[in-house]
Amino acid sequence: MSTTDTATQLLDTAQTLIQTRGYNAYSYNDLAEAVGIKTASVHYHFPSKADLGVAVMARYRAQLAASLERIDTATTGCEPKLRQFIDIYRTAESCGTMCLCGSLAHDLDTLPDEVRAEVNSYIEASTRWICRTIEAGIEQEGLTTSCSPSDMAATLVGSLQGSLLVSRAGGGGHLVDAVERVFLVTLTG
Amino acid sequence: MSTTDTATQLLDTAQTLIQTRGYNAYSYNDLAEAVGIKTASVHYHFPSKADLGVAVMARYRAQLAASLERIDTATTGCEPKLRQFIDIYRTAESCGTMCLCGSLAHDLDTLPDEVRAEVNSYIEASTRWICRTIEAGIEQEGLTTSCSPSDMAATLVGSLQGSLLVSRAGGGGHLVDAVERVFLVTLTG
DNA sequence: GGAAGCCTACCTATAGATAGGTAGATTGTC
DNA sequence: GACAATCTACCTATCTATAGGTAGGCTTCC
Repeated sequence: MSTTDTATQLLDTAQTLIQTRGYNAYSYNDLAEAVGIKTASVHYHFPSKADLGVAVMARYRAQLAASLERIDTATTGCEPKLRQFIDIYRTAESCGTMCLCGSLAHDLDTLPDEVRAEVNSYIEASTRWICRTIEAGIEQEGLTTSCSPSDMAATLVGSLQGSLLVSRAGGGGHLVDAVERVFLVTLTG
Repeated sequence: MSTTDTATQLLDTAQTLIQTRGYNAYSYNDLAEAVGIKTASVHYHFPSKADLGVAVMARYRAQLAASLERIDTATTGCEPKLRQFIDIYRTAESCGTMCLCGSLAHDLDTLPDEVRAEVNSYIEASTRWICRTIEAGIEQEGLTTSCSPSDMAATLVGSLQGSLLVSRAGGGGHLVDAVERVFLVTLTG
């Protein structure tokens, strides 16, 4: 009894399929079957696969921006903020999926240009926010780090993406927790 | 002037293509063109794509086993050993590729069973070795860790895989270095 | 009646895979 | 040493399934 409109259902399904199978292993046919329409009708909503890819990533990126803004307004302090950030990844881990962006990053060389640009923007937005947060921690809380804030940021994003990747392949169940512990130890105040 | 036999050339090409494009985005046609034969001849050497996948992974896994044994015989001490291990990933980073296993882990749900089994074995072999190495460090060198050795192991593998993923997508250039620094800080003796 | 949403019917390109065949080197046997 | 049998490494031609995509027609609802 799906009250959500078809376009949204398609976005949701596409996102799930990309996260679980990757961009090159899902088809308009998969989408059509999942939503209960024909492939031609999928093309009505999203003329090309690239259009759909951009739409999914744009929505995902907007969600990230909203989450980061929420953290910034509701939480103070570097470590608490980073904990909130890391928490975003726990959802994916518990579903056994990749982060949408991590999955697309893997397929980067095969993506349409517009989709690739979205992926780059997402990663940049993530790392820039972390970087700013750590820099603020250094200035305002006297934190010290084992390498530059921008390297720390990229490392955190990478570690989280990687832990999602590895926990799917039998690496264990609570790797995001472990990443959190390992990473925050290196931020000492 | 390729003196290497065709089967090896196919393995090499397949590995590169999987690392750069992913399992579902390379075809027998790509291989055939790269090596200079027809797709039917690729099937002669590797009857199915699954056979080829298994062969590539098996070779890769054997290389890992050899590397780990070399480290164990040539190096003593937990930290030096882990540094050597991490060094394996620098090669991939400098080529801008994923680790073969990391790339296949992403495509896990879409892989033939035999290939998936190889991927799982590789990850298990990696994490088990790291785990053993850290446990030895705790017993023999009195190291302390911020979480269990097995979690530390999975986290290190995840972080390295993730750093390869993210550095390809504009995250920066020396993330493996950063992972090394961040990770080894948490091993204190 | 006109737009939104979906349909049938089709197209082209490519995927992985198979059948059947060939040139040339290797081997076994008298 | 000659000759048949076999093997290796390719080939051409073809198959079936699926990919993404298009044109145009049928409802439904304001």
